[in-house]
Order: sequence, then C-alpha cells, then structure tokens
Amino acid sequence: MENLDNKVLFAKKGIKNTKQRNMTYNILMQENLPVTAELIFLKLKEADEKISLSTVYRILEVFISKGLVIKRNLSEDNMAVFEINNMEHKHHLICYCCKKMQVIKGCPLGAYEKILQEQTDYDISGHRLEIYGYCPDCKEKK
Amino acid sequence: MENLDNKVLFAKKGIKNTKQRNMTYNILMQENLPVTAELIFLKLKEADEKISLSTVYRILEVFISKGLVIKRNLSEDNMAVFEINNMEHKHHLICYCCKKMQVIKGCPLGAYEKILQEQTDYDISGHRLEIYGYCPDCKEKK
DNA sequence: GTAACTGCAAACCTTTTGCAGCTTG
DNA sequence: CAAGCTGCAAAAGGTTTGCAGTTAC
Repeated sequence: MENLDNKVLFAKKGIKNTKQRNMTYNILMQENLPVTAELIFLKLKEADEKISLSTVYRILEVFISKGLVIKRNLSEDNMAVFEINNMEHKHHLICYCCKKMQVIKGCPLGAYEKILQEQTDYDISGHRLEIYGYCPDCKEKK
Repeated sequence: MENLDNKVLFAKKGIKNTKQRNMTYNILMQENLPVTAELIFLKLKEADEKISLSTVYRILEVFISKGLVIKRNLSEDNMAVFEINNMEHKHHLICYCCKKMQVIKGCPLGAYEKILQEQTDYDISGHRLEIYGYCPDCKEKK
C-alpha cells in the first residue's frame, strides 16, 4: 500500500517517508472522520503493520505541526480525535445514541461572526460547532 | 460562608448538605464560567476547607446527576470543565491568547437546526458552539 | 554516515474506585 | 442510628517521554 502522493507530500513538508507514516496517513484519508489514536493503532495492527501506540501519537504530532492533521476533543468523553486537515470548513452531526458522525457541509456562522466581532471588539478567527441529535435509525427505535 | 439557599436546594434534590458541597456550589456560582475540578480544589484549599480532589470529583458527579451542573470538554486541552447549569442557552467566546472566556448570550442556530433537520432526517436536539479569537487586550499586543 | 524515526517500558496527568472512618438528617 | 459522605491511597485510562536500536535520505 505504498502511496506516491504521500511520498511527495511528506517531502514537501520536510518529513521522512516511513512505512508507519504512510500507513497512518492512508488510514486517516480512508476514514475521513475524526478518529482516536487507538483506532488508528488497531487498524495498523489489523493490516499487519508493526507499530506501537506511542509512535502513532508521535506521528500525529508531526502531522499536526505540519498542518496535515487537526486534533480536537469531542464534548462527551475526553479522548482526542484526529482527522485530515483538508482545509475545508465543516462541522459534524453526531448521533447521541450510536455516536455515528457525519459531515455537514456549509456553515451558518459567517454573518454571525461579523456581528459578534463588532459587538465584542474581539478579533474573531474561528469557531467550533457540533450538532447533536438522533439519526434516522436511532430515532425510530425510541 | 453558610448558604441557606444551597441548603434548600440540596434538600429539594435529595442530597445531604455538607460543608464541602456547599462550598463547591458557591465557588461554581461565583465563577459563573466553566472551571476545572483542580481549580475548585485549589479555591477550597485557599479558603481553608479540608477537602480532597476525589471528593471534588464525586461532588461534581452528584451535581451533574441532579442537573445542577454541566460538564464539558473544551477543544484545546483534555481536561473537563464544570459550570452551574442555569438552564440558559449560551455559548462562549474564548481568547486564543490568554484563554479568557466570556459568555455570549443569544444563539444564531435556531433556524439552522430546523433546516438541517429536514435535510438530514435527524431528530436534532442540541448543539455545541464555541467561538475563538483574540480579545481586545491580546489583539493589541500582536 | 548521520539525523531522524521507531519500539519498548516507564512516567505522567486527569479521573475513578475501594475502603475505613466520620457526618448528616 | 443508619445511610451516605469524605479522605486517603491506589488504580485506571489516555498521552508523553527517555533511551537504545533502526531506517531513510
């Protein structure tokens, strides 16, 4: 599962192209949703990759520092989750029941940020929004 | 710093009125912003209260289960923060630089949630929003 | 060849738990 | 007095770090 794109990308960012980094990046791309370090670790094990959990954390740290990955903490539990930084502004819709997460494209907050900036005299540069509810499947079960 | 209101409140919720709970509740009221368990612990120590950190966590747990307190995790670091649940829908504006937090009253998402509900067929019941930027003081320093 | 990366084990930090003793209603 | 709190110390997650050995460029 060697990936030429990754090789080029890593070179551009000035980091070495190792098997572990390559695979970690592929998994993040495949998932395309915030995942825990643990999950990445397990997927790598599954794929018969020799890797340790601390390496996963170190790789993610490097990816974050190079702007390739974003780290966040979801509100419920206190585990960090990681996802590819594809520079796309987006939010997530999360099911209270099954914890499924789906991407919401578009953002309703552009105008609001401007208003808030005037009201508060802050220099507003970002926000974080998660929407919660029950997905169609879980909604029925209730 | 005995507080009669707390006594009545605790009685109504069916929990015992101890010095530690009383003081913890007072601190949360005074702060009126999300704080860590550690900070509550330190404030109690400062006030010469004999308390252990695990008791703080246990008290917060009880308060949460009775609906008196809300727990959340902020995006940056992985420590939980706790605040009084005054049933008011609100969000926070957080300074990237000095980490100061201020309450934003009002919410721009009411209409958006309805639209999203139709689009996604989810049963939407809540959201979580934090706005980030630089406060007037830190803005100048830059 | 050397600077950078990895695995392993141990440390760290926040949060939880078990238990014996103490307090509240 | 009994039920339920608390303090202490130890355990339990998730994450980070030190170090010796390995790998990529």
